[in-house]
Amino acid sequence: MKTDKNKDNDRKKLAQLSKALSHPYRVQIIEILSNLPSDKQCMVSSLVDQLPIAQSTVSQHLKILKEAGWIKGRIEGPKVCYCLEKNIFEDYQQLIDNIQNN
Amino acid sequence: MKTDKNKDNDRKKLAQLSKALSHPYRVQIIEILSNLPSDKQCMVSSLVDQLPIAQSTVSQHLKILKEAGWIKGRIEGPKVCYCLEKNIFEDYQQLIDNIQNN
DNA sequence: AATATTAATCGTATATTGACGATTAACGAT
DNA sequence: ATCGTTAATCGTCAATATACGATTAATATT
Repeated sequence: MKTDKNKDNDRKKLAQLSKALSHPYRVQIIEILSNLPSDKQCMVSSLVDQLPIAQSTVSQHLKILKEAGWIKGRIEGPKVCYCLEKNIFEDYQQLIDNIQNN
Repeated sequence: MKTDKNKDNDRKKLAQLSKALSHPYRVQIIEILSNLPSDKQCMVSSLVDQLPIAQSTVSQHLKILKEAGWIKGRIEGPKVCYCLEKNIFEDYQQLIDNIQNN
């Protein structure tokens, strides 16, 4: 049985994840990361190459996705390699399912 | 096979639906509407009673949800009754599934 | 016709977002 | 130690979002 406070937290978390997904370029970043072959890199410069926006703007979008919990970054020398947070799609789906049945 | 333009549209649509879901009160509105017993009303004044914000602000949130495609309103005399757009959760899930497997 | 109820819209103020170029920081290679 | 590469952060500007009270519009009731 969930308390009102728990429900509030779930709503806030769902809103937060949704907000991170609320920009087409950020959707595209998630799309790119979730379709990476396991042997390829996902460094920022590669994302910058695939998006029609400045490097600083890509970094900004990555920060938003990271803070919301969609992705994480691993430092590799001077590069940073991003990948999806484990089970994040399942977690997101769970939050959506929860609001559908009280 | 999807064209780049189709993919762009899907990203835009997913971003749009996500943006509408990106505020806790709007999540709560969706939650209320999806948990309505079939015999109960869902008029705006009822939503206003359940949310700690002004009537005008509730209307604004409803407009955002309606324009994004989450809900629709039916006029009943001086009242307006809102409900979820049919299959919207399934549609949303479909868009998310699509970005997961190219 | 006058009044009450309901909900949308308007006007406004403040906060947040999204974009950019410039700068900084961290590391590798020379 | 210097230079080049990579990515984060800073500062800024314009646009959008969020909240409110006041007003308007539409209908029901008296």
